[in-house]
Amino acid sequence: MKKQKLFLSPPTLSSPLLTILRLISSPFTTTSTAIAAAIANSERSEDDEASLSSPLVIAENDLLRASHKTQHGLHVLDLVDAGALEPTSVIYSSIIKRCTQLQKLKAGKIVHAHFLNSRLKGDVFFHNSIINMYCKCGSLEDAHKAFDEMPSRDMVSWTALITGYAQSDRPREALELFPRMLRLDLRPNGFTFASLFKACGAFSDDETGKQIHGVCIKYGCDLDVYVGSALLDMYARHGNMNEACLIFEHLDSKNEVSWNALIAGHARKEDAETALKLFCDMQRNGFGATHFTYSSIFSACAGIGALEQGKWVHAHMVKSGQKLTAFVGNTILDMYAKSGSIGDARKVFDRLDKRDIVSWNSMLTACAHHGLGKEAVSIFEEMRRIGIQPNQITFLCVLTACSHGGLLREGKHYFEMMKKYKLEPEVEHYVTIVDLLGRSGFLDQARDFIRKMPIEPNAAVWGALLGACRMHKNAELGQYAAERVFKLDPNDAGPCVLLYNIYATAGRWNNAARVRKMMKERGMKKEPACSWVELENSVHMFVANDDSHPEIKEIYTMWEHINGKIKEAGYKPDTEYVFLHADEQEREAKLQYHSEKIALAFALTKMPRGATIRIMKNIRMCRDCHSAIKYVSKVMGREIVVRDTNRFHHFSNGSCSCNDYW
DNA sequence: CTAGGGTTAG
Repeated sequence: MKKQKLFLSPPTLSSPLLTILRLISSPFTTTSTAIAAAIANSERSEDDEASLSSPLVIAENDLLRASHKTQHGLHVLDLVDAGALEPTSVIYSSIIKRCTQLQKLKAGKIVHAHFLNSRLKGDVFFHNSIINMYCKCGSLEDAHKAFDEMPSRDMVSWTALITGYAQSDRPREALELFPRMLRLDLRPNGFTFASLFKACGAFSDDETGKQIHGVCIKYGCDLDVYVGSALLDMYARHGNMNEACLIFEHLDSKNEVSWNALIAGHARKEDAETALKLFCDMQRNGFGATHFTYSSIFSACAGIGALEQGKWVHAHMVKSGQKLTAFVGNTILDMYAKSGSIGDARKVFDRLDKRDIVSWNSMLTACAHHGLGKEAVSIFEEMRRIGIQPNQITFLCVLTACSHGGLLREGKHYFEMMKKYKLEPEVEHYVTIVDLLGRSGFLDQARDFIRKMPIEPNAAVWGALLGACRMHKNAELGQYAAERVFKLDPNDAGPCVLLYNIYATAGRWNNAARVRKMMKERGMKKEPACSWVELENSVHMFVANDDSHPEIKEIYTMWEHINGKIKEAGYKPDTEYVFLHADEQEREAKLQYHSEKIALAFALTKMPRGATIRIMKNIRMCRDCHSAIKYVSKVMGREIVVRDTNRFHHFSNGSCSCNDYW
């Protein structure tokens, strides 16, 4: 055989890129086809480099002939170069397949280049696997180039590229290809549509998806499970659950994936009730819950803080013998943390065999939400000690934890530390520092910090300063910050309410009135406040001043009783923030029926003595409710946990875990 | 040779 010249420099010898041949003494009988098959069938391993070694059998003599010996073995292409193997398309094709499986872009490129330098032609199948290899290895640029340069393209070539863009979160480019493909009279199939719908799911609007849905029906592909799951997932992502359910009902056959897509859709909408119902239906229909199912369900429970239901599903999973992977474990951890059970969250974290970066970030977030600054710091230090690389989110979590825990020095220190990890702080990181300085009362420092920012401050940055101004009752700086927020984000009612409160507190009623007028003119509305509690596997929701609950009389009676008792104990209604220009009595009346108070009264009429009461709320708690609940925890001898949009408050014996700092 | 579903921040 004639020795060929390598057209690229051979791979680094210390790190063999492709199949490694192991030295064992048995006769050399391997034909190129057998080798190729062995390469393709060699087992996958979790360890990247080791997995490249394949159990090829080759005689010592032939290896010696093949001269490019390395510490670990030989590169199969070196064998080709050395003339020990006759290169065929089958060999190239098998190696490309292997590179695809192992996501080895560099190796794939070398093989591709090597092939192009050979005299072999390669059919459309081969070129399609090249496109696929580049797509799966994450280089869409190379994939597109190979697509452009191949001798001729069929429907699969187009589909492979569309799929590549769809899977790489580049939906525009995926969809652009579709009409071009149709113009060439190529018939799309289910593979094509599945990828197109995945791409459409990334858009905020429905239109393109609906149009392609029509085309799909025309080609008779819409009842296929793959296409159907992609379709229903797309509608679910656009929030159209009715259409998603309809498609699900009409599927020819259902499988785990279609069930999971539907459940995930409801979970995304925080509709834990429907998600849980489907979870049961799925199993009644003979489909076992998978890791996908469990993650969606836990995340739905986390969304509304449904601790009891989350616990039930956790038990279900343990009984079913499912292995606890990091992915699902992270969602369980998050579920416990967001349901107020920080202790259970920590237990799950400690029991995870393999933690990934999300596990660490989730645990840090849990600490941040519960005001456990010191714990967050120690977890972060543990992470560094054992050499886990923090990412941008990690820093955001630990900075937030410092901010909520009042750890000023540590927060500044970690912000500086980002550089050491070669992470550029993003605007969100600046927000946490403004928040940290502002909460600690260093308002001027916070303002100077914003001035010196190397990137343009956004509404969130000024919003953090505004929040701090409200906390520390600084009307001048508050007004300054608010003006900037209004410019950058004119439609958010939140900052207006903050500024109104600042003026109201300062007794500047004229200014306050102007803010109200502005809100009216712009048609801005406060989000209606609501609170909910979980009771025996169902969730009870309350809106302020709403008396639609069937037991509302008992609830109000209970609140009157509580109100009397806490007043005796020293509670004074804090009316200064009430969004109403009214006399004292009216203002007090308005406060009485804040939704968390109603929810608390309800829980007190229903929950057994000694049971912790957990209340969730869709906006931040007001100062008056915070003060009232502190008294309730003392007078009634109850542990009360309240989750607002910002964090958790654990009330016990008259005080709160946030130390009135939130 | 080409396809669908799940987690962390603000």
